[in-house]
Amino acid sequence: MGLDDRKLEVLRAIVEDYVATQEPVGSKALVERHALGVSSATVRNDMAVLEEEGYIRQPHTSAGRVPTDRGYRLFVDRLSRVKPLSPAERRAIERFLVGAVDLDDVVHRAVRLLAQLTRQVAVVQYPSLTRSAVRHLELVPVSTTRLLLVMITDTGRVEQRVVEMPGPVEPEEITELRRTLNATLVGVKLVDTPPLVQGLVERAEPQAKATMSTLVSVLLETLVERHEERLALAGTSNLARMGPLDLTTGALRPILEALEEEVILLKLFDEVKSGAARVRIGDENEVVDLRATSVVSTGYGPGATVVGGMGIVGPTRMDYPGTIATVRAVARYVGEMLGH
Amino acid sequence: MGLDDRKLEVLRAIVEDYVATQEPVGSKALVERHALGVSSATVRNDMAVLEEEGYIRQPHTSAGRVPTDRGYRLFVDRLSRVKPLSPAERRAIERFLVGAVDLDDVVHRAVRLLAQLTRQVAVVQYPSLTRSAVRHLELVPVSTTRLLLVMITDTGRVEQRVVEMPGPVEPEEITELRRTLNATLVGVKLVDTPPLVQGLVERAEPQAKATMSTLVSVLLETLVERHEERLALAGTSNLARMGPLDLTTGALRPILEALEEEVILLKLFDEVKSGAARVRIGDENEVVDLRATSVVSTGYGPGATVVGGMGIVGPTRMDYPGTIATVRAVARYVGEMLGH
DNA sequence: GACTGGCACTCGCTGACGACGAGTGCCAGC
DNA sequence: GCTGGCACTCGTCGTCAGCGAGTGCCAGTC
Repeated sequence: MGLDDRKLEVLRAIVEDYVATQEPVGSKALVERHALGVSSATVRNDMAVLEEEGYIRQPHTSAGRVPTDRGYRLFVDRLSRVKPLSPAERRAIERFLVGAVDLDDVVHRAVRLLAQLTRQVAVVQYPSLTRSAVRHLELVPVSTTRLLLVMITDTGRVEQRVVEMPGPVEPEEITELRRTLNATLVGVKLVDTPPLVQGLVERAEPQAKATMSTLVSVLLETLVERHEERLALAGTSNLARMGPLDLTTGALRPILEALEEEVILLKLFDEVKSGAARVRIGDENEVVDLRATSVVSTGYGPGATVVGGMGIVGPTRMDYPGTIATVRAVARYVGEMLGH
Repeated sequence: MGLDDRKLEVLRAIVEDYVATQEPVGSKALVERHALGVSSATVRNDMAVLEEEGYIRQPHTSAGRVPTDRGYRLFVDRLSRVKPLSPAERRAIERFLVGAVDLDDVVHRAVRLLAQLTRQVAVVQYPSLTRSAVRHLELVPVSTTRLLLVMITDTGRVEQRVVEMPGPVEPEEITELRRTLNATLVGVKLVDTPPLVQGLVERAEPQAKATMSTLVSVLLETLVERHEERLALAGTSNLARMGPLDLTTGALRPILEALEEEVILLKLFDEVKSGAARVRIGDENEVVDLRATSVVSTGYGPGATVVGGMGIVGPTRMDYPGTIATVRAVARYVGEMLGH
């Protein structure tokens, strides 16, 4: 595939114009708006090649060209430079995130900020349980046979579960349980807890074995099995801007549906193990319902560790350089905030 | 306004047909589908009157009639009988709600259930803080000068805040603070706490006054000022069904936007003080962006007390009897669950 | 007086048709 | 290898006529 520099330049011009105008772009308009130094006829020849290679296509015979998913991919990989954020944007991010009172607030602010800046649908995953450590465990009696188990992690997240005990539990017993649990688990990463927790039952006093074992099974559930993560979502209304084109086709439904399925959204962050931004364009998405969209995602966390993912979902026709820069910047700031 | 029985019957038929078909209904179709016992000409005369009174209108001259907001209001108030839920629906509700592990889960399940059954957008308010009582307060040291304050309410809700202390705090001091706080506040309704909390500072030992006062100010914030309530939302994708009519006009945007504003949604539950369902049709909504929709809302809670609201937002063209019945039923079941 | 059948009229919808124009592909020439 | 030119395609837009659902009104009937 002989794509010389000019052809690439033509592709870039097409992507940029199409993103800006949302209309198929023709050869004449291209040479007018960009200093390509050649005539429209030449551009047409280049376009024919680009189309043959699958980077652009015509919605109808004899109408302008539109980038394909493959075209966007090439654009993102080789043709776009990272667009640095304007100072105003940086300030906006800082001002918006500073003043968050707790973890919930940070996540909420981050997701709204992201939606606002990119004008797309934003998704932020709460700091993952499995990647953080236990800060404190608390047991609160609710009734004689019921305890409320509260776990606080070092990312500030709080999980609670009601535990139905096999029999009445004495206050001193609770104190003792609390002491043991905290002594064993505080400071331990959640991923590393299961073996320790198992050991608790074995080492328990005979008469406390039943109690401890009940507690432990719930604890395990909370710690590990229930890594059903939480998500925050914002900017859904931006979908309505996705272009009346797609809107009339009713293609909006499946996207909205996908956005409601937490399980689906979590998949977007499955592989974000680093702070590098990942871009999935159209067909590249594993989630079928999101094949009409592009997803820009990245991991975030204090320092170099990643405790969660965040990103945006938008039309394939999006301003990739700007969006990527924004997602990265917000992720970096949120990461800093988590490091207190 | 002389609306005799038959005219009311005609109105009901129009509402029912329009809701079912989503198309303006004409006089001929009406007499065919409903046993009105009169000719289409008579129905036309009745329609003319109904239109004059503002209950129905014609989208265009010489097209069928469509109910107005006023027409729906009359229908809801006087013409619709409550539609009892089918046993299948009852079972679905029970099965779906049973098995919820904690408060978060109950709310989540409830909102999804509601969205699914009504096929509209569902909103559930988390049990209000102000209307519940303190079950337990916990202080966890985070660093030498920072404490994590965790409050657990009797509805199972957990609130936490990091408190920046004026100086280092000793472990014994924390134990003492914890004891005092719990002794004073456990079992007290949140609304009644402020005076008690104030008293805490006054009665504190002189050397602990600074510490206590810092704690108290945060406590007050958490208890009262911050009654920014939380919400759960589901079924947004159902909006896409609101009819391609409204969809093409782009009227979807403002609705999606309104649904993203928690402040706006909370207004929907401002006045739900009882378990009775409230219906706001079109223009009756105070929220301007929701004037194109109808809102069915109700309060819920254990027994007769109301700790929160839930409801749905949908097109004015909705199945009111069915929707009202569903909302009420779900609210009742959730209320029961909260009573453990 | 209330209802009905009949009829003329309105008006949105659909499809056909032609003019227009943006955009293309191709070719001969520089 | 690039360019100007030209024929061609095809989607869009406006016009226009035909269709049909639905109405309002009126004279007639019970």
